[in-house]
Amino acid sequence: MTRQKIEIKKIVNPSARQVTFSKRRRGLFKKAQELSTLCDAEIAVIVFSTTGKLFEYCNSSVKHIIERYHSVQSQRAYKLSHPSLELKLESSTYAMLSTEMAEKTHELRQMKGEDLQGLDIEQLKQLENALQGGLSRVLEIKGDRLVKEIEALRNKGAELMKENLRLRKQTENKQLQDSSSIRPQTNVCNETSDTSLKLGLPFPR
Amino acid sequence: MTRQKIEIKKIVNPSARQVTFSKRRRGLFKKAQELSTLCDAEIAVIVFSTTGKLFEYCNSSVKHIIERYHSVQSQRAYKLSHPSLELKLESSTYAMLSTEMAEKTHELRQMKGEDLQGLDIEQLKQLENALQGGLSRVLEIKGDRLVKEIEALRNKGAELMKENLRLRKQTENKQLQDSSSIRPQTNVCNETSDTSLKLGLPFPR
DNA sequence: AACTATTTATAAGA
DNA sequence: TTCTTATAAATAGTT
Repeated sequence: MTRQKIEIKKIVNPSARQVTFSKRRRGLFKKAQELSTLCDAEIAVIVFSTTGKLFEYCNSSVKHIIERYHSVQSQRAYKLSHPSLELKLESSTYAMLSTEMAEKTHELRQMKGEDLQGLDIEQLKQLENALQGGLSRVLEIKGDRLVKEIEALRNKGAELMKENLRLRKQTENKQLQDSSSIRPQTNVCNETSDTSLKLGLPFPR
Repeated sequence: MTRQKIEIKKIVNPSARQVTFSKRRRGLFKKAQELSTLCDAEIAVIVFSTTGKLFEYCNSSVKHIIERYHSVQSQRAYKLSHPSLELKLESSTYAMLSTEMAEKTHELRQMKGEDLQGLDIEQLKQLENALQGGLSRVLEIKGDRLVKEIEALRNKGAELMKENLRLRKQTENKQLQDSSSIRPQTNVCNETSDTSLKLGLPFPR
């Protein structure tokens, strides 16, 4: 692409081909690096030379990208509603996932108080700390939620009280207009809390 | 690289980043294509955008190249004296495992008090119950362990006491046999608790 | 998506 | 392989 424009077809001269291969491979990897940096993309470039030699560029890990690729492809396959497609995966990936799954499952079981017999006191302490931590966070969030709930109910109650009052006045007026008998209206509403308590729906959603 | 030179670092403006991503991705794939043609190389380029979308270039088949890549890598591993198992797995299994992993990870995070904002009160209650249950089991087991620990220490102490007593008697006997001067042996051992406290190693293993 | 001023990549030569 | 350099190609900013 300089000194002279070249046609894009296989270079016959092997040494010239080798030289071009080195130069352009570097260029390609550089472009890949720039793209990944500029656009925050995850990129893998895998190159096999004519001689079978492997060259690779990756901004993260080729293995990771291949896994991600497989994951996307398997999901695509799944979406094409072909659960019986025979896409293959390397066993190491499966083994790794299985191991992680087993670990997570075990950790979960232990956090739920199962499979504890093998632990020593130090490990039990750590588990206790994790649980205490989790529990206090949960209680905190739950407290927030309850407070909000109560507030909402109070507001609703207050509104209903207001509405109630308005309606009562309306009724009184009407009765006065209609004149005839005058009965004093008592025991219509006692307290705010009373109204709130009748609202039902303690925890929406 | 024109109009104005740019620095190779993440483009902050998202739309500008998207435009550059498209342009340069094309450029990268073109370069890859040229290299593969000119030098008769086998090339795969796998790109994940920030948004997780997959783009790929390959002069043959990505699958084939990945297999070739794995084969080379496993040969490398083999050279490091690791017999390479080439067991394969159906993709659906992998997808399933991935999903399960994600779920378990999330559940664990929530048990540790993270990612709680999306939960409603009922869910928080359930989480709290799980944590309380786990915690009480942990405390129970921990209690057992501590009791056993104490028992073990007591036993050890008692044994040492016995041994101590035996040795003292032996010494007394020897001294009596050696006759000569008779000094009363006092303050050799006061109490059981004393011995226990000197045992060290509060929690073995 | 198209244009274009520049920068970057690189073919050929050393 | 590396350096040089003339030129082709890619592309940042603009429209």
